[in-house]
Amino acid sequence: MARRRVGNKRERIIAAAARLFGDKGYHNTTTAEIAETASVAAGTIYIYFSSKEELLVAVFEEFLSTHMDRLREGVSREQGPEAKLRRLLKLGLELMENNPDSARIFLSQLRQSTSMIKTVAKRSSRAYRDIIEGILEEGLREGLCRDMSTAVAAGMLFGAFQAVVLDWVADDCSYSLASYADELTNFVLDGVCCHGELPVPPASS
Amino acid sequence: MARRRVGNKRERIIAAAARLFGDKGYHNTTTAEIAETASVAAGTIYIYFSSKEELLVAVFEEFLSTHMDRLREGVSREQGPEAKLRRLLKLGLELMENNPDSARIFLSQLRQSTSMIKTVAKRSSRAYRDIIEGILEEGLREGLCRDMSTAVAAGMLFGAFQAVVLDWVADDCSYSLASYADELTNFVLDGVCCHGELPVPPASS
Amino acid sequence: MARRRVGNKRERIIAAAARLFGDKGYHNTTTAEIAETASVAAGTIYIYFSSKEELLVAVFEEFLSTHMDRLREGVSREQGPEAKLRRLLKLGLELMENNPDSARIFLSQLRQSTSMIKTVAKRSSRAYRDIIEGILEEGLREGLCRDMSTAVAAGMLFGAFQAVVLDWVADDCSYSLASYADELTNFVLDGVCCHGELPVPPASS
Amino acid sequence: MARRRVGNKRERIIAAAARLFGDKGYHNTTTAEIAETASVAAGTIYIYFSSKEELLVAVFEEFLSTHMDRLREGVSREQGPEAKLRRLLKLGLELMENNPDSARIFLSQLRQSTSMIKTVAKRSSRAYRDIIEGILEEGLREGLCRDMSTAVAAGMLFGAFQAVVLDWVADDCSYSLASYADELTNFVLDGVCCHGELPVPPASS
DNA sequence: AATGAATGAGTCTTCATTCAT
DNA sequence: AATGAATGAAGACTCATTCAT
Repeated sequence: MARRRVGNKRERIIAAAARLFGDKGYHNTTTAEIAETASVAAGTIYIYFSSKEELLVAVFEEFLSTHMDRLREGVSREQGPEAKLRRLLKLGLELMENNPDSARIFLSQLRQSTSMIKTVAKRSSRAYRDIIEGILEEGLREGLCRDMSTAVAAGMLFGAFQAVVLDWVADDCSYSLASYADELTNFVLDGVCCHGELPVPPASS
Repeated sequence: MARRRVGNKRERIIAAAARLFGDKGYHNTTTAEIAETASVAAGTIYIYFSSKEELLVAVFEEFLSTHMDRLREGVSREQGPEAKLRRLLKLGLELMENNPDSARIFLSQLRQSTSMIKTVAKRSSRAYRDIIEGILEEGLREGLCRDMSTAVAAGMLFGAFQAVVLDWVADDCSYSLASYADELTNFVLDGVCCHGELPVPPASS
Repeated sequence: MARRRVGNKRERIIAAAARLFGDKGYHNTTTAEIAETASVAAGTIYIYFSSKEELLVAVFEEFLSTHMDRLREGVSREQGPEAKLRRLLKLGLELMENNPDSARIFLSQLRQSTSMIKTVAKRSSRAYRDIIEGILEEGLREGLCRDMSTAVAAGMLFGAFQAVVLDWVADDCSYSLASYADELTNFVLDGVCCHGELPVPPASS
Repeated sequence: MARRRVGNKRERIIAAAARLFGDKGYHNTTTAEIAETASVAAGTIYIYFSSKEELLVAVFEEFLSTHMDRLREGVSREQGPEAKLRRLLKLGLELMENNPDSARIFLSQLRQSTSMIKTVAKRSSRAYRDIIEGILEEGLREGLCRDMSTAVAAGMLFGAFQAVVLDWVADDCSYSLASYADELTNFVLDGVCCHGELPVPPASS
């Protein structure tokens, strides 16, 4: 009863493109397929997006904005840098697990061209890393982190995060990604914390 | 004096493809361009490679095998897990810095399609990670590493490594990548070492 | 104060189409552009015209009818074939100069397809030539013209007229077209008059 | 036995395009049709021409160069400006009659866009008019022509020529164009000659 | 082995036209 | 009458791949 109603066409197109780009890759997806999957005419895509590439960007921005909002909100509810980092990684993995197509786009499609790496991919990675950096700086101020460049550390931490997700994608998303949250957290906590003072991670779920 | 003669055509094609794939991306490079850059006829490519995609794979295998040989050799010359890890990361960054095109292919072009992620990208990442894992296991045996899944840790460590390289690529390779070796090493050493026993990293160059 | 209100939509569409067709050519003008220029909705065009091509015809008919009325009126005010011809050419060039877009349509857009040449272009050229022919026949009756086919002569005279206008268009309408009136008149008068009796053209402005 | 042999593909494409452009107009002809008519693959067109528009230009240049060579040669064989002009017009009409498609392209397709009018159409018209102007200047030197701007006169003369051809095209090329040669010649001779000295045109065929 | 002209399937994109509101 | 979102057929152009020489 809902379907095919109102001006949800833009959303339908984005959803269809997300599914197909994630599944088959940007270049192996035709605009005709996207239109069909979205149940719109081929030309309709071009009412909402000026080109196929702009659609890819839109697909990702869509994912990123809701994704980031949730991450920030989740993090802000925690007290202290460690709990925040723990929450961030857990939440990040959960969001990826619930949006495998977006995850795939995030990890590969956005790197099609050098120009895209320099713009969209860079921006999205920056969003993620800004959150991380904020936490690390807090840890630094509180004496919980060892002395380091928070920017570089955030980058590497984010790299570890991506590696976990890419492995999962390369394995057909066949296992539960969230179960790696603890392992990931421990790894990165150890990589950034002051030793000795390192708080024993509570055996959280 | 040698160039352009003899049957080095296969190598010339691979070199041309490496440069172009790295520069403009796999999909934005035509076989005609590759042929021209390699100074061979368009059809000649198909004498040595059955398809454009197979050429991409070959380009990468070429890079990977020489790359890995050097890494293994460099690592084997070091004594003890920490020194080995330190050497591995330093050498890895150096190799990337000297082959920016291959680095780009490594980080993005190999992820064009899910199938490629599952085969080539996975295999190449495995090669890297096997080396890392070997080192971590040695550290575990010697009691230098904390208890952990060496496989997962190797993956995350490799992720951090990739993040550093991707940042560099996204910044037009405009700075010296190797200068990040120490920062990276410290990060990953802390992430895998037993605390307290953590050897102070010598202020190596 | 009137603009944009009432049912002058048809006129607005014709005016917009005239400007755009003349400027960019029929095929390079989209109905969407016409609608926007005319400040009407895309669909509104099809309330007044059944197709884009019919709109082109309408644009031209509009121009032609007012154009021809003025020509006929101007000519009728003159006495004698020579004065009439002189007036016709002068007035014709003036009208073209004041409607460069229509001039362009007249000279090129109407010749898009053979069918259009056979219908609209032919009809418009006939209108012009009928006036000329009438004058020539008058000259013939009065013994001022040499013996000839007035139809053919009218056609050629009209051709010379078009050539002058086309040159002007090809030169970006960068000079005053009307200044060529005398030269044109002399040429065609000489081409149709009896020699010897040829009245010396007064050095009219 | 000849067909489909050697590298006559470029010529076949030009011939096919000439026929189709002349027949249905540039915009109503698809590259697929051209390819089929020329018995080549769709992509082959783009080996020889970088775009459909460049093909149109090539079609016309082809026509123009052979056309002009013949005109010049024919004219140069005649003695005296009047005989030359007579020959030029007669030959010009004959060439048009034998290449009705090129004639159509000449008169209409080349005027599709303002830019084309300014480049190709202008150039082709210049070629024709240069020949005419040369003759008129000779007549001027010999005192056979009345005082006038040879450039403008040549333009108008050429306009009269075009008008005759356009009429013929608008009438489906249903009559013999060459039969109008005398009428045209008389018209233009009268338009440019000194009166009194005007040589009586021999009742040539 | 090598060439490079030729192929033709495949794709993005445009745009005249329609129609539910 | 008017709107403008939606349609979908159509078309120029690309390019991986083949094959006769």
